[in-house]
Amino acid sequence: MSNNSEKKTETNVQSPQNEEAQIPLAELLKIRRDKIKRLREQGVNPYPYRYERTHYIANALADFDRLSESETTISLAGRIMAKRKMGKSIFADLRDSTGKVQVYVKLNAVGQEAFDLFDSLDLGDIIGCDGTLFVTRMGENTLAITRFELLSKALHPLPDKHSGLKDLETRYRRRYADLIVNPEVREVFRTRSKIIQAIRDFLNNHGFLEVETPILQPLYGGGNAKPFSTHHEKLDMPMYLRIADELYLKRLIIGGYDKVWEFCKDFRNEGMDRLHNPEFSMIELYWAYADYRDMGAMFEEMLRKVVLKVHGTYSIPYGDHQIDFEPPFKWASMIDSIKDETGIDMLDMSHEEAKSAANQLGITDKDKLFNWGKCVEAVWEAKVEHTLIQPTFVCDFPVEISPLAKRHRDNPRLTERFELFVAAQETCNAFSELNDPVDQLQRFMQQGKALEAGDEEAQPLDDDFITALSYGMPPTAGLGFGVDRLVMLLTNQHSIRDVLFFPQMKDYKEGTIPVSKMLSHLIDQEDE
RNA sequence: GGGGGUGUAGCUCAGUGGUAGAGCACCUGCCUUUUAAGCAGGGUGUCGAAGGUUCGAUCCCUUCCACCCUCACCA
Repeated sequence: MSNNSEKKTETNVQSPQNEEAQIPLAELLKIRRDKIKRLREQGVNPYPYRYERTHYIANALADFDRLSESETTISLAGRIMAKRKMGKSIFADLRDSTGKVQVYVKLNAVGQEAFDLFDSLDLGDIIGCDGTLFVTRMGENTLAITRFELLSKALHPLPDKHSGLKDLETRYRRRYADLIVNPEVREVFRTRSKIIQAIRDFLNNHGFLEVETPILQPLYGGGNAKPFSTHHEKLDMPMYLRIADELYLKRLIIGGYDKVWEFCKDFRNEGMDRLHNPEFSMIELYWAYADYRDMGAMFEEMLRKVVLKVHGTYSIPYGDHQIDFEPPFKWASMIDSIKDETGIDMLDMSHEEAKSAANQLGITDKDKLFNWGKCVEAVWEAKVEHTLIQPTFVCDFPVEISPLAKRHRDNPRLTERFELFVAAQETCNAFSELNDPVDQLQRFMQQGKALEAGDEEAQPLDDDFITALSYGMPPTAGLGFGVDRLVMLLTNQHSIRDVLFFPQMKDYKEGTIPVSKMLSHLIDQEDE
């Protein structure tokens, strides 16, 4: 066994030159590497330091008539995305962060040396160019170059200029390449930024203080999830990456701030799929002296403003649906909406009655039916959830499934809690927060038992948090929502990976030779 | 974790039990307002990895890896 593998290694080691010489990418890299060497010999620095540009492309085009009539010399900088040579003149497409423009180089306008340099440029190279704007015979607004400069030589070829980069794995692993060639991807992330900015503006304008709390924590909590564990060397203690912000933000409410919020990067050591990345973003906010109804009204207003700011309309597409964010959103209690869908009123049922009601609807999984609240949830999920396409506040969840929410003031079986559903997906989770330290301690103890029993997602007892609560926390409404999921909804993206620049990927890829290895081999050859 | 699918050139994709194909990109020519520029020539490949079947495997079989979809749990 070990003999075999050693033999294989030997043969691999013996023929690396031959093997790599046969790799076409290495060949392409070598061609460009040779170009760089030639440039340096001519005294051209392929990686200079700065370029003084006068216009972004979009601005230059917006002011085209004036700039072209006055023959103003302007300076643009960007990446070459296409090149068309026509004998002694060359056209190229130059792109910067704002747009694209055609540039034009003519032999007798720039001289032989500069013309040859431009001729040798590759797609992907970054240049700066000075010139004047004019319209070609074919009617295209174009920059006639009077002078240009190579600003950065690209070694790696760009993906296909027409079909772009489609392979999902490559797009996620090499997001920069995806962004270079796929404009719609650039747009999704611009929208993401806009959404977050709109939320930040809204909260700051409503008197919420943006705060920061620890990501690296001695104890995790505020949700049910398995954490990432690490270790602090000097303190010699275990540490965790946070799974939620809740407990720290509540400490700030106790400390006397009335309205706080945080943009939180959270980490959960769980499975990954279309809706889950191990690292994700949440926004949590806490509002003292308010209850969950106040919070619902504010969240509705926030969403309304964000949608309008980002899309300019309340009606946006998502998958097969057209979602209308025109307020007011519908409120439907869990119990009532079950009644509406099935005719069954579960409010005053015993556990046994609820279970048989669920059974009659075809729900038999015992784990989902082990108390009244779970039965209500199971029936609701089976019969109601998928119908909630338009924005709907689902409220008043059973107490058994809402361990962090205050009991409902009108019915102790329920809690003051809501989730907003859009396109049958949960968009936020909010409650009138539990502020009775004894009640909180008891719920921690229950979680502790679950933890001991092997539930890796149960919350450990946080003594310090109980201490904090015992100083007295005002009545408070709290709300949290997944930023990535909201961005998915507002940009019509199917997967969380399409709204994260760098989604988590397994880092092993068999059979691929890294560019760095090809390059070091190239350098070795040059040294010989 | 269960089920289904994909993996061939830098990119997008065809294809076959018997020496591997196209378009774009790239290289060499020609062309001074082109524009998915055009014309002529050039293929640069561990057909995801490792085994197996076979005279012969990129193709068939097994295992593995990565990615996608889907179901169950979580935001």
